[in-house]
Order: sequence, then C-alpha cells, then structure tokens
Amino acid sequence: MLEFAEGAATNRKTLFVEVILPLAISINYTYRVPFELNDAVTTGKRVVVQFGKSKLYTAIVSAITETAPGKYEAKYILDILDEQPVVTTRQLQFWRWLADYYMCNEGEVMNAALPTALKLASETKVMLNKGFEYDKAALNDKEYLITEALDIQPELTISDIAKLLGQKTVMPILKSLFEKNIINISEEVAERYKPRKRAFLTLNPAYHNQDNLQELFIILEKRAPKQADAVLAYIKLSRQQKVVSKTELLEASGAGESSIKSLVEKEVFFVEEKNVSRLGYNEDEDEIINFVLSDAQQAALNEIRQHFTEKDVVLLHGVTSSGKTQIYIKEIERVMAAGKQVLYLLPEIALTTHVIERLRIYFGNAIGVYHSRFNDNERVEVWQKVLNGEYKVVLGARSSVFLPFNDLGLIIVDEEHETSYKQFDPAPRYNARDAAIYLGNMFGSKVLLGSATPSFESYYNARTGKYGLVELSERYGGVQLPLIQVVSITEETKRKTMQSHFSSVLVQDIYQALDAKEQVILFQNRRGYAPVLMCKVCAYTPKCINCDVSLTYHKHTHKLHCHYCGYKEDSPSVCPACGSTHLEYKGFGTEKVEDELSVLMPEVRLARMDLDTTRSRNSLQNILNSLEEKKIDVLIGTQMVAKGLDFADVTVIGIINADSLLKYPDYRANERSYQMLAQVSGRAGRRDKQGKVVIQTYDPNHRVIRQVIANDYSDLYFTEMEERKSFKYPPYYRIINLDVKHKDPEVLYNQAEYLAGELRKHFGDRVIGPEPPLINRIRNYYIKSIMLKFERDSISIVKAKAIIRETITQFQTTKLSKGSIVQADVDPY
DNA sequence: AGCACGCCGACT
DNA sequence: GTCGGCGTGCTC
Repeated sequence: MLEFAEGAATNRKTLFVEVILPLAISINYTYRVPFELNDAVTTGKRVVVQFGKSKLYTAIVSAITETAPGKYEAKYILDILDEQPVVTTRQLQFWRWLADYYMCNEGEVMNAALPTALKLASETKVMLNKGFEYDKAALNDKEYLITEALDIQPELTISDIAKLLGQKTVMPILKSLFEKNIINISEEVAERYKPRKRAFLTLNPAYHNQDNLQELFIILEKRAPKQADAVLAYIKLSRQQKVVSKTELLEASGAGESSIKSLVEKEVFFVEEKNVSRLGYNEDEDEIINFVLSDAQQAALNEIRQHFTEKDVVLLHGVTSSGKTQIYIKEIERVMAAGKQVLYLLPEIALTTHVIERLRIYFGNAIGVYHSRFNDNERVEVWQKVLNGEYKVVLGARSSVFLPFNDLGLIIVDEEHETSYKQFDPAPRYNARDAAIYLGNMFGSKVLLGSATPSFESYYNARTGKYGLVELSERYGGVQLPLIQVVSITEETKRKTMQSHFSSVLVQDIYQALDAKEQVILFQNRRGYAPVLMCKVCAYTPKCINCDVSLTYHKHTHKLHCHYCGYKEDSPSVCPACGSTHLEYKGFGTEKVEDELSVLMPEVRLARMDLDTTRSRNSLQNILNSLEEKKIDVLIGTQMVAKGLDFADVTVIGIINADSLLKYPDYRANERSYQMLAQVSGRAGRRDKQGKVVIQTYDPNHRVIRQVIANDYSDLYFTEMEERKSFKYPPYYRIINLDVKHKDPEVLYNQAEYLAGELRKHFGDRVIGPEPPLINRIRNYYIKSIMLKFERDSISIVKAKAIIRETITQFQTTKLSKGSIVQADVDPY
C-alpha cells in the first residue's frame, strides 16, 4: 500500500502555496497542497488553513511553488473555497504595493480590501458530549454553570462563556471539562455570504401550443378558477418581462400559494430556484437624459481630453457649483463606450441617495455603488459584479479602490482634497486618492482629480507639469458666488450686540432667510455641548481616565464623553476636587449652538448634523431628506455640512467661530481653513439669488479669511508654499511619522530616544523628535512621535522605507523594545 | 489576531 | 496556597 502511494507520488508534483492571512503578521506563510487539490489551486483563490493551535482562517493564495520550505514541515491546506479566483493578480500586486508604500503588512491590506463575508475565521464552539453520563454534583461551581448553560443553549462560543463566568480566562476550565469527556470543542468555518434565492416559474413548453393552452383553460376554469387566473396572469406578465418570479405572480393574480403549488404538481409550471441580487432598484426604463455642457464646461472637457493624450493624471480645479459632475459624466460615457470600466470616488459623506440616483439616471444598471453603509452580503455582490464585469461604473467611497476591476479606463477622484480619503486607523493608513493614481497606472488608465480647493500636493503636481491642469472658474448656470461678510466678535461684544454665540448680523440674516422661506446652515467644527468643564473656584477640569484630554460635556446624555476612547462618565454637579457648585462650561460645540438658537428663536425648526446624530445607518439620509423636504429651517453641523450638501434653498451660511479652525496647531491649518470655509461657502446661494456667508471671528483681518473673501486660491497657495518650503513640509518634502507607544512614559521616553537615534544614524537631521503629540496619551498608551522628512526627489523613498522598516525590526529584537508599539504613518494628514 | 506559557498580586 | 490577570512569544 505504502509502496503504491510512493510510486504514484513520483508522477505527481508536490505543490506549496504562499498565502496571505487576514492578520497583522509581517510574513506570508507556506502551506502544502494535497495532491487532489493540485489542479484546483490558483493564485487569488481562498483556501482554508489552520494557523496556530486550533484556529482556522481563510487565506488568499498569493503564490504557488514546487520548492518545499527548508526549515519546517508545512501544514496542508484544508480546502479551496472558490471555483474562480476572487482576487485578481492585479489586486495582489496592488496589495503588495500598498503594504510597501504605507509600511504595513499584506494581511492588513487584505483585511481592508476584502469584504468581511469573504473572510472566514473559525469560531470555537463548545457543546455537550451527547449521551455521556456524568455526575453534576462532582463539578465545581464554574463547570456546573457551563453545563447548565449548555442544557439550555446547545452551542456556546468562548466569549459567551467568558461573559457567563464573568472572567477572561476560560480555556483551562474548558480543557478540564473536555478531558472529563463532558464537552466537545469544535472549530468550524461557515461561508458567510448567502445568495438570496427566489423561485421563478416557467410555463411548460407544451402550452406554448395554442390548442393545448386552450384546453388547459377550459379544464381549469371549471375546476379551479383561481389556477386559471394564475395562468392568465403569468401569460400577461411574461409578455412584459423576461422572467416571472413566484412572488410577482402571487401578487399579480390574486391566487394563493396552494393554487400555484398544484399547477406545479400538474407540471403546468416549472419552478427554478435562482440567485437574485440584493442590489436591485426600480428597473424603470432607463431614461437616458441628455444635457448640454455650457461653453465653459465643454472647454474644460476638451482640455481634459487634450491633456489625457500625453498625461495620465489631470487635475480639474473648478470653483464650487461649476458643474464638475456633468463633465465627469461626459467623460465616463466616453470611456464606457470604449468598453472600459470606470471608478468614481467620492467622500463617504457625499455618497447620498440623491447623488446616487442622479448617476443612475445616466448609467442605469451598469453602475454599482460601494460604501460603508452596505452590509456584508451587499458588498460581496458588488465585488462579484465588478469581477464579472457586470458593473461598468463603480461609484464608491475610499475602500472601492479595492474592488476587483478587470479593465479600468478611468478613475475620477472627486473632492480630491478631502482628508477622509486617508484612512487613519487601523493600518493600512492609505490615501485612496494616491492609491487610485497607482491603480490607474497599473491599468494604464486615466485619472481625473477634481476639486474647488485642491490639495497643495495635487496643485503642485499640476503646476509643475506632472499632472495636467484644467481651470474652470465659471459657476454653472450663472450662479453668483456668495457675498461673504466677516463679523468681528470682539467688536460686537463691545457693542453688546452678541446674543450668546450669534452676532446681530447673523441673527438678522437668519431671520431674513426664514422670512423668504429659505434655509440656513450653521457651521461649528466641534461636536458635543462644551469641550471643557471647569470649576470656577479651583480650576479643576475633568479629564479622561484613559487619555490625555479633557472630557467634552454632552447635554443630550448629561455625561462627559471622551472623543478619543469613547469613555463616558456622569457629569458632576459639584466639583469633585473642592466641592464647589460653580462649574463652568468653557468653549462650545454643535449641541450648545443648537440649544442656544432654540432659546433665541423658539419657532425655528432646527436640526443638528454631527457624528452623534449620524451614527446609525439611515440617520444621515433622514436629516438630508428633511432638509430637502424643507422640514428643517436651520441645520447646525460640524465639517459634515461642508461636504456634499447641495440644496437649492440654502441661502445663508453662518460660521459661528472661524478661529477654532485658524488656530489649529498644524502646518496645514491655513490650507484646511481655506478649504473648509470655501467649501461651506460654496453651499450658499441659488440660481436666482446670491447667497450670503457670515464668518464670525475674533480675528477679522486674518490672511486666510481675506483670501477666502477674495476667492483667491492661488494667493493662498503661493503664500503657504513659501512656508512649506522653508519649514520643509509637503509637498516639497515627504513625511513619514512613527508613533511609539507604551504604557509607561519613562520607558517610552527611552525607547523613542533610542529608535530616533538609530534612525539618525541613517538619515541625520531628516529625523525630527521624538516629541509628544498634541494628545500624548490615548487609551492608556503614552505616545511619542518621530517625524522623518525626505526631500521630494533627492533620496529614494523606497530605499528609505526599507531602511526604516529594518531599523524598527532591529529595535523590536532588542530587550529595550519590550511592551512597545511602533506605528508608521506615511504621508500623514 | 488568538492562544499557551509563565510570572505575580489578591483572596480563601 | 490557588486563581486569574497580564505580558511575551509563536504561529507555516
């Protein structure tokens, strides 16, 4: 027997696969392929592997080799999950690039890229060993508790049991129960994606013959009129549509389940179970609307196309309301006509039903949507439809760069300056705009960046000729730019005309808008009620127990919240330090603005839009709907209101306090402030009426405010770029940030100093710090930041990253590094 | 990421 | 003493 097996084996190759596991592990692991799966293994397919003592994971095959690993015995892969690869070779290449560029692991990229439903991890299930008799009296309290729970619920997970016992360590107890043969422990992976099934009916072809059909009717009408109705309804329906589902027929005919059942038994109908999409929408005849571009738009489009003949990336710098979307649509149509796919990226918040519907009008079924509000199953369906080419256009947020495109011809990155394109936590800390440019490069596709306030990086690239630059300075349909009025808070306070946080100018403008049945948006870039609570007697301020921040008071919950770790505590009514009742709320957030405005203008219908009011799946959409249906007069919000809101009747915009933006201690503060102010202002006004923007500030002569009023982006750009150059900031320099974290600040200090020293050996004064960041403790970890600045072109950044990686690894092998976490952030925002 | 192993403080 | 928390190392 053994000889036979060996003899056969000589004719068979032994294959090994390198796999990517969905974990933050720095290397890929090698598994052995059982002979019977030799023909089925392909890169890009999912395989089930055991990793560690018991856990099973789905991994992606990244390479196939015939060489056995030298140092260890490879485990076998247990199963192959896919008939066809779910990840393309190009994607694997893209993942590798991302992991390299953003200094993380391929597993972390896989985690971000693959919809959760395609990543299966086994769960440990605990159940009773059926039929085994044991003496309950002999068990200790905890063991008894577990068996009791299993009597009620046959399967428990590890975390169920941890909760049940109220302790973290449960494995030893389970082990002893297992050894006593009382319980069984199993590891299983279950496919999480479940296609949605529907029953479809087809008429027995025998009845395609008129005579037969006639005969059937005669019989049915006499004996089972309901069934006759059903057949009639079917014939009617099948004239209008290709396939008829059971549900549709039930609805259309008024017949019951039983009638259809007997028709199936009589073989009048055949039933077929088919997978149907969850992504359906009203399939009204796709109404392709043709529109004509304005002269300015047409000129811009021509210029874009001209640039595309020699450049891969073009930046469209078009003022707010210049009609960039229509230009995109025309370009998408052209690329689609050439048979290629298009990726259209938008910031998550701008992906509203309104925007989606608008594009559906042009592209109907060929357009797919992908964003974080989709559930697991829906994401898998989009993934599959992109993979099989059913979707020609994908409209999506940041993570849609990970979809399995086959033939991309164009990528559009709208609002390319948006910081939400950058993922901050967890790794990969990628910027979807930059990733999209690389992706475009891989496909030889064109990339169109669009913004009214481009990021300096992109504008720099455009001005230096790396990208094509197209300027569109005319607003579409002759909409005027809003009138901007700056109000000095100091001045109004002196004149005693401020009513809480509202200047007389703003109050008057709000009333005017409301009288004209128009709407108002108020912007305050801070959520909650008050960011600091302070005792007037002893100056005590409640701080987070896990982080180095003061707690924000939220009136809604009457609690103090930490915006960094989510910690909450009851708001004290007396000072915990001195017992005084004189507690003062310092600063103000959206909640307070809402509160005070409702006191000032009780008749006005208010709504608030910030992280706290938009957390659940539909809440954002609900707010937007009420705004559109004019059930809201004034909307108060954080930066969310600056993005993607486009409502015809908003004519007044109030910036409650511009200083909180301008004073932000960051080299990008001015660029950010300008973007924010210009973007919010862009929401004001409509075709027949000039909008009004009121900026309240303590510093009315601030340079950035003057630039916003003058709508002078290029003045901002040139003045700021001078500073960027002299202080060695992007886009002249590239930044890589290393955060070192440790629970003990003393240990951290030594670790960070050591690591910075090691890096200095290679990079000299390109290494800055370590310095404590603005918030130097989060979730009980103290933080030190080491910043590396590299000249844009003079040193190979690829090489530098390799050295950094190596230095970190080196550091982590030393004893000194114990307990530390090092996180890299490339091109941080 | 999860799991085992070993060290150490708190409670019977 | 013993139990359980927590840090550390390893997983093909």
